[in-house]
Amino acid sequence: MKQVEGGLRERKKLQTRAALAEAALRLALEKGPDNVTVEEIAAAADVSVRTFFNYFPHKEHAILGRNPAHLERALELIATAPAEQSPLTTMRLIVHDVLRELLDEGELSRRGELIMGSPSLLYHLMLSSMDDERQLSVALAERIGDPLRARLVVSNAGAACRIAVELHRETPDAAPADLVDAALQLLAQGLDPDYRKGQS
Amino acid sequence: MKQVEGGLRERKKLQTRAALAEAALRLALEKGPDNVTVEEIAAAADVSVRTFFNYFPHKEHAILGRNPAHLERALELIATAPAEQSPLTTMRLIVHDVLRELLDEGELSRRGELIMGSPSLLYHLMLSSMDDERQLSVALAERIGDPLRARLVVSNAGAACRIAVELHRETPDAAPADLVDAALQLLAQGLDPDYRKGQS
DNA sequence: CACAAACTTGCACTCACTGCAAATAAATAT
DNA sequence: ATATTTATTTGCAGTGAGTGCAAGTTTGTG
Repeated sequence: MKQVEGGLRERKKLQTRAALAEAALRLALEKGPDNVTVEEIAAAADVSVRTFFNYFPHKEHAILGRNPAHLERALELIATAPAEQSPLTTMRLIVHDVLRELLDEGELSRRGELIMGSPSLLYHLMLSSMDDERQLSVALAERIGDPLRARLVVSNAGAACRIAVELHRETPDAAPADLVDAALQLLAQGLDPDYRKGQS
Repeated sequence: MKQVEGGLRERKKLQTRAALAEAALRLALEKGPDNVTVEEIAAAADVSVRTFFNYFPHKEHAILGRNPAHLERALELIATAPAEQSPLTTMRLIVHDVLRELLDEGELSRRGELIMGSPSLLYHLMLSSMDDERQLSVALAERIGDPLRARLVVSNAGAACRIAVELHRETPDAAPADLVDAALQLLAQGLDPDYRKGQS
């Protein structure tokens, strides 16, 4: 019979993944992200280089430590949302869900600092989040039947999230969650009430 | 004496650069951007691989070929906009300005098509234009004195632009400019009127 | 215990990209 | 015109990312 969840294999995989991500982040913080090699990361996690690439497609993914579960939960949230829930509301739930976990891990600032300082990390973060956004857009478009609006909602929720984290770095007093809410509020009710198409 | 402009050396450099960019674009279109090697590009331009890297830091830069004038004009537009012009309106002018030139050059269908169709190129483009967005945000923030709103406006205008071009690829009937306007309209007047913070 | 499935690993390979030093071509001085 | 300085090209050697494959090892299952 297939073990429901707690098989040794599963646990070891999670463990290896965590060890690699942890080592990658630690080494990146110590030596700067561009001075870390996959060889070092693999060695620090006691696996072969090849195994590293079985877990992460790029070195940067390990440092970013992106959790695939987040995307899964997000898609789940979109799929199971009550019909009357407005799209931006769904996105807010998703963002808060992810944000809560990131804050719990307490690594948001450490990692964020690192990422913002490294073009290559930033690039890969965008790379992978764009892929996420694509999937979320598709899911949301199916639910609300308006591709343009779906993409805008997803894309702008993502932007709101990034900007909130960014502003939080500059003014740590403001909680990321509150900044996100402020941004979403702006988006929901109109970013620019005075906007007129014909205006010059 | 130093030649003012038309030295043989200068001309040859421009020529080599152009030949490399041209070859890169052509080969990328022919074989798909990910199936082109620097070796091929260099061979097509009749220079060594090493010389390629004297001109472009990455393979992608040769394919992308960005125009620095666009950013300059955008900053100019923000700085000289009449005080009563709403921020999103300014962004609309900027987007249309760039879009017009891209359409004129026929780049949107050649280079643009390629870029939008290739995740790797798209993200390289985003990476290199991220600095642009930062500068635009700063300029706009100074003008309207609201950093959060400024960043959201810039960031979302950028997203609207990308999404419009993307949708245009899927349904060529719709003009990019019109799609941009539709997206901005949504943003301006509220992406999600039913959004409520406390709602679940 | 035996067998199947999943995971790890080493190996050989391609490709991007860099530093260095030698060769070559162009600009300038004599 | 020729020698000299200066910029550009190039080959070469090397690092490091990332992939495919086949063999070895570990874990789950009957």
